[in-house]
Amino acid sequence: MTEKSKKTSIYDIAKALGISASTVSRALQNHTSISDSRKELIREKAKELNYRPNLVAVNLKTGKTRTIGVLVPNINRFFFSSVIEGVEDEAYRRNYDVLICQSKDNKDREEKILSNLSQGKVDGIIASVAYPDNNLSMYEELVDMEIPLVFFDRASVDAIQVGSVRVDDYKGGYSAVKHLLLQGNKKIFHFSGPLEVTVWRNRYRGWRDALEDEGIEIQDHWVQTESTDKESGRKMMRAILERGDLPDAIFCAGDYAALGVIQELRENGLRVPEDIAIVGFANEPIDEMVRPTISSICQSSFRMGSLAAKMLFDNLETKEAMVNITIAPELKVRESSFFDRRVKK
Amino acid sequence: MTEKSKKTSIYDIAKALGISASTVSRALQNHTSISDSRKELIREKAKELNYRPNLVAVNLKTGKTRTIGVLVPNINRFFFSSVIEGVEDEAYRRNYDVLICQSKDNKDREEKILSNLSQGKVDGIIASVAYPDNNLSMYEELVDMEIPLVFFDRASVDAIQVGSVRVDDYKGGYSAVKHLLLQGNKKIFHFSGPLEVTVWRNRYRGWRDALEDEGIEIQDHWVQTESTDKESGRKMMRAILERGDLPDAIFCAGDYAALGVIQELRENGLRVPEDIAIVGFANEPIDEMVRPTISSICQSSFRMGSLAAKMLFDNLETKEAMVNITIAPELKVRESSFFDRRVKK
DNA sequence: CTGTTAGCGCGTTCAT
DNA sequence: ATGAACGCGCTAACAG
Repeated sequence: MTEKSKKTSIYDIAKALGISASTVSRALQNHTSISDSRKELIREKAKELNYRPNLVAVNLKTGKTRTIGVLVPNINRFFFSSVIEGVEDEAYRRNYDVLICQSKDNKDREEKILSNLSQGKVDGIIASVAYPDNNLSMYEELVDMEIPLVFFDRASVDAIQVGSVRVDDYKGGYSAVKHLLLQGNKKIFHFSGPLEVTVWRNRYRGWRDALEDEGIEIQDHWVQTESTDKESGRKMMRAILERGDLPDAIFCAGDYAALGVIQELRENGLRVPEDIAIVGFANEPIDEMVRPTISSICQSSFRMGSLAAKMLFDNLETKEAMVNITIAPELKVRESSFFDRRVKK
Repeated sequence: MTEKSKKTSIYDIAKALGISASTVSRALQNHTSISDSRKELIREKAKELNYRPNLVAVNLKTGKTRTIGVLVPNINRFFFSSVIEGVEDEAYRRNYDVLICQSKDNKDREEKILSNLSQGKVDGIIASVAYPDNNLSMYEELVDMEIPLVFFDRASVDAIQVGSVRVDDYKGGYSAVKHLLLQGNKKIFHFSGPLEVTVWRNRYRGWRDALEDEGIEIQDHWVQTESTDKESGRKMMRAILERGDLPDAIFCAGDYAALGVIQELRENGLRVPEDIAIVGFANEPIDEMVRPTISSICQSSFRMGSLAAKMLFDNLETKEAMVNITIAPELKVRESSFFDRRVKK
């Protein structure tokens, strides 16, 4: 019996039943035009022969893959994996598959990936642009090819006509600083990444405007834009410590950087938030563990993912228009984390 | 010019050049049998018409998709996203795409996903089995269908002939406890998840044997197997606190659970590790932030991912045999984290 | 209700 | 070196 048979196709089961392949195809798709008795017969035979539809053939025929591509800088970072979780959840619900790619914030790699993604394996793409995000020409090509595209988090969308889901970074920065001001802080520094990058620039503007609205004069060294990883956080803090001009508080545009800052401060005998308050743009887990004073949190990254996915799927299926969604950042305030409690003992 | 043209195919560029499609196909594949002049001509025309190969058609023709499926319980957990990062890196290097799926530790969902994955969209699968992992029949079907399969982390592999990459959980448990014993702890509890699950069972055995080798008599309530999420950690610790019989140390089989345990202890005025030492199977970030006394760490989860991917790709491309790799867990010892330092002030 | 036919876009003999 | 023809597995007219 084991005739070295490759794979059973609808043709095989048609032959076995002495009927045509199209009848089999229709039966398996539950067409109304097939009698129930035959449907049953065909399904049984299909099971017997252990038939598995070949989705690649279906894709080729229909021109749809029911697959979307997701491009992120790095899967491993909590923010992105949360977004992907949201995307995958929505995709699973609607019977789509998710192809995943990492740009590693490398423009060459990003380009190769986008080129690959434009070769028909996906129906649409959800992407967070690699840094620096000021040149979107590769994405414009996708738009020209009429591949539906949704940005999330990164990339200014003003220049390109696609969907997007983003946090209101300006507002986040502004309200974080406002909060610090209300607590009596005046000298509020800003740690961030390169200001060419849209998100950093917007958070920077929020910070700046909040201070200026208060009539506080900003000095150059108040702004450090090394990067937003933890090591950079330490570095930026170290630079300030060496300079000797300490702030009342710091608005830290990246969550991992905030960790580095805290660590550096503590190793130098400074307490957070007693000596220097920190506010960061934080994601949940870090937030929960070492939450500084408060965090203006990127409204559930999971939700960003499902929003982006919904938009893309709706566009794919009902040609619903792409839109630009801005999520207001939620300001979470915690007077102390369980770690802070230990200090007070 | 914008003739509402769908997509340019090799046929279009053949027609434009007055040659046959097969020549175009060969030229684009850089066949030696095509003169360089023609190749150049064809490539130019291809670029001019903005030709993009249709990978779906290639897949159908060749029977290979150059795509692998990765099934994990949840993308969002650091351990898994790290593994996926490793997989994706290796895949990118070798020009494969990665399809990603989450079982959410739900057997129904897992089954649907595996069924979907067996319909020709992927050449092979890397999976971490959903809990409980004691029934692998769905995976056996994949093996029957000759879809290459590699397990990582979860699932006992004794029963099924596939590749695997796993941490030596028994050894990890044993050496963690050994370490605690050397520090003078005797009464060492064990917090974990259901012992039907392979990894928990193995860590449990390591813990048990280490204690028995020392002649220490284990009591039932020393073992709590609620689950390994943070909330369960708190719950298990609370149960012990209510009972009033406190341990010298706890070997906590899950990293998130360890966090909950620490939190619960601290809220009850107990210090870690001064009053009760904790050892956990931890991943890096948690590790770094609240590392208890020591952690027996799952040797780079990133590396697990690339190992699994390499094995799969080698099998796919050169029919290299699948093997079972066991990684020895690395015992990282840290006397104190930067948070502990604050206590000592 | 069902069978026949024709592609989807490409790679690949088999001729030339 | 190149072209004609076939088929991967399936769906979708078009006929009956």
